[in-house]
Amino acid sequence: MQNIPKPEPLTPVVIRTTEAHAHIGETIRLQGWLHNLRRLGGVSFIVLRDGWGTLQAVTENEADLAPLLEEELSTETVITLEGTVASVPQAPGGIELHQPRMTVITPVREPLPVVISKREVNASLPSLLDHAVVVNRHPARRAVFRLSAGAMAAFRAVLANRGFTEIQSPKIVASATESGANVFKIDYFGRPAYLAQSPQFYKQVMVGVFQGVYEVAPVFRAEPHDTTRHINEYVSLDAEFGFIENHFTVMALLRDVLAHIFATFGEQYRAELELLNAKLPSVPAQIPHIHFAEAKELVFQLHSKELKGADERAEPDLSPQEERWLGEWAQKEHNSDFLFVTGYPMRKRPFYTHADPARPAYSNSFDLLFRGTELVTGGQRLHRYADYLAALEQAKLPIEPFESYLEAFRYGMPPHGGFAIGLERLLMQLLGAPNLRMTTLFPRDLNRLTP
RNA sequence: GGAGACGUGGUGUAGCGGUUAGCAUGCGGCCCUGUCAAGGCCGAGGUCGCGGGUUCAAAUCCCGUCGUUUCCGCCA
Repeated sequence: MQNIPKPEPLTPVVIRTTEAHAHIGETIRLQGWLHNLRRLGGVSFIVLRDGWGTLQAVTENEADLAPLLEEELSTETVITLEGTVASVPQAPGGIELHQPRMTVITPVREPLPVVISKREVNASLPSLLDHAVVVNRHPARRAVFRLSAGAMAAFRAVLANRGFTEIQSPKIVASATESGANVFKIDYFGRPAYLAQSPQFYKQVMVGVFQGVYEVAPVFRAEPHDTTRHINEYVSLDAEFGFIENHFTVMALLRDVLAHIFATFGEQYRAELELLNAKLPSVPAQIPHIHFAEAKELVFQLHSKELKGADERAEPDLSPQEERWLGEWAQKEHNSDFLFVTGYPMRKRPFYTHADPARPAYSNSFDLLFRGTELVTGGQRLHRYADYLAALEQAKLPIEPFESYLEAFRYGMPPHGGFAIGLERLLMQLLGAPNLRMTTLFPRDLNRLTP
């Protein structure tokens, strides 16, 4: 048998910047982007950023920078760095790379449109969004979207753990009529179709299959609204489940879901929260709740002088200002970042909403305010076939477009309900962002279709 | 859909009738052995969104237009 030559020592193993601390004294390889280069004359600092963090390499030998200097390469050049991990007190994070050997993978020769090597991104919202494909590389920007990923993962985990099943319902749908929200019309092989404004009908139907379901997916709203907290495509964290007593059963589940999401942030996303200077809310074991009618009265008592019209109390909805006031009140009165507003008037809710048996003008539904902004809508739905027929008639809606939806109720559905959390709103309120677009990866709004 | 505000080098801004259009950051050069939003000196980079008007003179005042943004409405 032939002698197999002993293999050359393997090149240093590629590790992440965030794992380098476990390799002190070893020679490692990093792959990433040139985040920053600081030349102080006799000593130079190379900051490499990879998908997880940054790590500093240091050299007193100008020749180590040759791959960059010879071609006048700029930041964001993609590089490999090999070197020895050293524990050095004055280095950021206490570790740095010594005797760095650099190779260039993809050279960059142009200055960036928006500087991302500083601690803060100094850009207006439009340029931030125009150049999102590179600005999202900034550690603070990507921390937002790492938290976003964390929220989705935690949402899935807590519901899966309770026996819920994940579904993906179609986003191309035939019927346009669910609530008042406008829908985007599309051409489906010559037939009209629409982008789904919510998974509402499908998640209800799937309660008949799995009892408890959840979905993480985009929803589309063709509303021409122009505010800091609305966009036309957003991620909805939906849940729906059967055999509930009423909307309070749903609210209890929602409370646990949110508690788990924020607990996960606290356990696994400390670095991101710190970078973004975010303060986690504590989720009370019992989130305070107030009935819509009482909330209206309360706002009137507290702020009647500031109300614009005399008929504010009669409005069947809460204005953004009223929601902010209620948020302040919840903070002051209950020391809570959250407040449930229950029992919205039936006429403001979609046809599948279950009425309050004791007060039929009001619904078994709720909104959850988080720091004064609506974060979640939910409630109990109708579950009897006859009730649906009556509700559609009341709403002056035709039966035909809803036939397959109604089929589920014809053949037995339990009392059920659910909720939908706006993912970007969750992040916006958690981080105190002034605009929802700051917590949306690539926002779609009235005048933004790219990137 | 309604109301308001803002468009000045790549980016963020000051200037608001006569300025060589200022500052910061980025970029280029030089100096600097522990930076970490590095620092110091020098330099390049702007027909002040566009069109019209007022004026001896417009980045600055007026009108229009395009773009952006904030609040409200609708919606979540």
